[in-house]
Amino acid sequence: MFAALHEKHEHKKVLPDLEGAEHGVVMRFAPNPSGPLHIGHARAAALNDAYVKQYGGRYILRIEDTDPKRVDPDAYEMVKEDIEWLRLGITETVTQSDRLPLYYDLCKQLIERGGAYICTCENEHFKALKDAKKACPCRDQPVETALSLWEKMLDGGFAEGEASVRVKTDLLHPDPAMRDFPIFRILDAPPHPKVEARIYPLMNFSVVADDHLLGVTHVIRGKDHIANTRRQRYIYDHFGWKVPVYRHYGRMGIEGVVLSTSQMRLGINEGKYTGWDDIRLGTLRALARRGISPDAVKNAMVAIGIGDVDISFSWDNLYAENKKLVDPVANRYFFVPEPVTAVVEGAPRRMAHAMLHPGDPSKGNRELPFEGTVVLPKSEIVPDAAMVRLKDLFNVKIAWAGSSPSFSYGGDSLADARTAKAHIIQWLPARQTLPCTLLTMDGKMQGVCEPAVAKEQGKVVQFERIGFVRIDTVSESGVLAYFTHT
RNA sequence: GCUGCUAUAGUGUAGACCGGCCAAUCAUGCGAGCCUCUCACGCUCGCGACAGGGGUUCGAAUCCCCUUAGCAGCACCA
Repeated sequence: MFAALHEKHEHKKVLPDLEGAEHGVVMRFAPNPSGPLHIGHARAAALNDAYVKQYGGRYILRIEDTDPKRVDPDAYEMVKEDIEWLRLGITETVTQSDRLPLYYDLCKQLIERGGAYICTCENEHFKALKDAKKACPCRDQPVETALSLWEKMLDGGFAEGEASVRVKTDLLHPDPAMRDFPIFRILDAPPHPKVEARIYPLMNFSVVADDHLLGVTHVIRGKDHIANTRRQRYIYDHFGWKVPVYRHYGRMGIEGVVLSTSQMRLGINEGKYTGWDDIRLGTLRALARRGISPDAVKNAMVAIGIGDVDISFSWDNLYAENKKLVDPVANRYFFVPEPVTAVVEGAPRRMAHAMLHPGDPSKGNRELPFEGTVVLPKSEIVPDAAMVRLKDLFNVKIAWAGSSPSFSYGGDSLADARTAKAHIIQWLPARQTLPCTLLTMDGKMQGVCEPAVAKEQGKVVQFERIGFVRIDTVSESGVLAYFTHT
């Protein structure tokens, strides 16, 4: 048994080593507060988290809210909740909108070093020059001029779009994206929900500033940032700062759920979705509602790893991870879909003892009294079924008079049921049922479940022969449950 | 178009840097069976891949080239 445990440990997926991480790491998860976190975010969050746990160090949550157009005031709280749900090992949190003065100061320093200039060219004009590998007139401005223009910018001397700060890079760089990219812009509207400002750093600048200021040593992010990494290197070089180690993982295609924040928001506003946790959405709160455990999400993401190849996310693999966690602890209950009432003739009244968990007898039993009338799943009452076995109770013979079945006691012998190839089915005493609606990804199932299910609100249980479900709400009208997986 | 990255079974992943121990790992999936008063769990067996083509080499999944395919970026978004 010890060997078995050891074996299992050996097979535990380990992430590839990170260069220069031997003495600990400082990593960060840097979401944009535009909505709740979804599975895509979970990959970055989990990968960084796993590395910080592996090597030890600090894990910074950095809220990147430097674009007021992409800030949803409610998202700050949602992101925080989602991260708590994921149980990330966050050691500190910073919000970029709190740090504007820091960026302004660093920008001034960059200008003083001759690494940046204030560009007042019209956008189209600059683009044309850039594409032709030519410098714009502003590029040659003396440092003093640049500094005073920067002051003017900060003092409101320019209207939106009239000026921006650009980094001096290499105008001959074969990739036009590298050539003198902008690092600050002016924005009058919309107002930022957290701070009064109109000069905003662009991501490439604030990221470098913060990564340096916070001592970030390793960055794991999607490969959509590869070009940004190259751009950011110019800023590091201007300052003479040490560059972190980067890893870029590939694109992850996720099917079956909606991930686009704007699409989700639109759908919610139109009433198409019930909210951010609508199970058709790919948000973490939707997964939570469906009964997916945060550890399953993290494990699945670590198993996917940091490969730079594009992959397609597998729900099967996530469900498998979740099942490993949930199966050992989920209580078992009967749920009878499309219940059919059956009076069983000639059967003795008795109490059925069904285990709450077959793998853990210490959890005890559910007591289900048989009083003559039961409900059975409609799908099991078919003409070619001459006998069924009510699980933990007894056998029932089915006789057909035309299209109407009648039920009679078929003995207690399990062996008889086996010989007759009778299905062992779930059932409920007719007088002890709780209406239950089971919501699945593609519809709903109506049925009845054991009244004791009401005590499991918020938990994942297994409806025998159906699958794992999360008991969402319990009200006077019954139970609402979400299907997790088989 | 330009710049760059990548290509292992249905899916994910190991092996690739330092060619031979790889007739290719593990997980998941699927199939068969065992176990079982759940169609779950567990166990056993099986299925299934080095994108294609050249080259280097005694020897290539691993190195080089080409082709094909996919992806990312080329924003005053992150």
